[in-house]
Amino acid sequence: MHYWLMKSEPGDYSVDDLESDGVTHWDGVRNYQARNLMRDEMHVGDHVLFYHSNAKPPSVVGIAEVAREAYPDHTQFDPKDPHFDPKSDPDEPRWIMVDIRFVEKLPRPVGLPELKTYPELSGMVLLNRPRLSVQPVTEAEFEFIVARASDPAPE
DNA sequence: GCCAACGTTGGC
DNA sequence: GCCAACGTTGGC
Repeated sequence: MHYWLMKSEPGDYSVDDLESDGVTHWDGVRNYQARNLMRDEMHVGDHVLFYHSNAKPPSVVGIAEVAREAYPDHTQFDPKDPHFDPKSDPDEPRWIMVDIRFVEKLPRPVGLPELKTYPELSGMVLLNRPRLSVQPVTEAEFEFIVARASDPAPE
């Protein structure tokens, strides 16, 4: 069992969108490191923290789970799609995606400024490695954040 | 809207 | 294979 954090801009695709869709394919990842993590490490049933980037404040807002393991991301072959990749060979697709299933919204969003205040999270990839849209979290980090979401919001 | 971090591209 | 130019992410 692995744990993950996946970023999405809420204007693009929010946790509410995921809730109404139930399951969605996580297309558009065009970063090799993120791709390799999804392709090699992500398994059905893995738990995912759903994170709103470019929000005020950026926040962990929900929980999802991996519903399907890596398969080709069809948007790479669509010239009209913003994620079109003319160099990707259909016989050997360069980019893959996974399916994510909605589990729950957190009782309250846990914002980035708050996350930074917890020594327990000082090693989080989120706080140390900018610009990685799919990233691993430890089980302890996952459980800690979910527990904080049941606490009252700090001042 | 700005810009720092950093990944990718392509000329050489 | 180096590295400058360029593009993107994402916090602020």
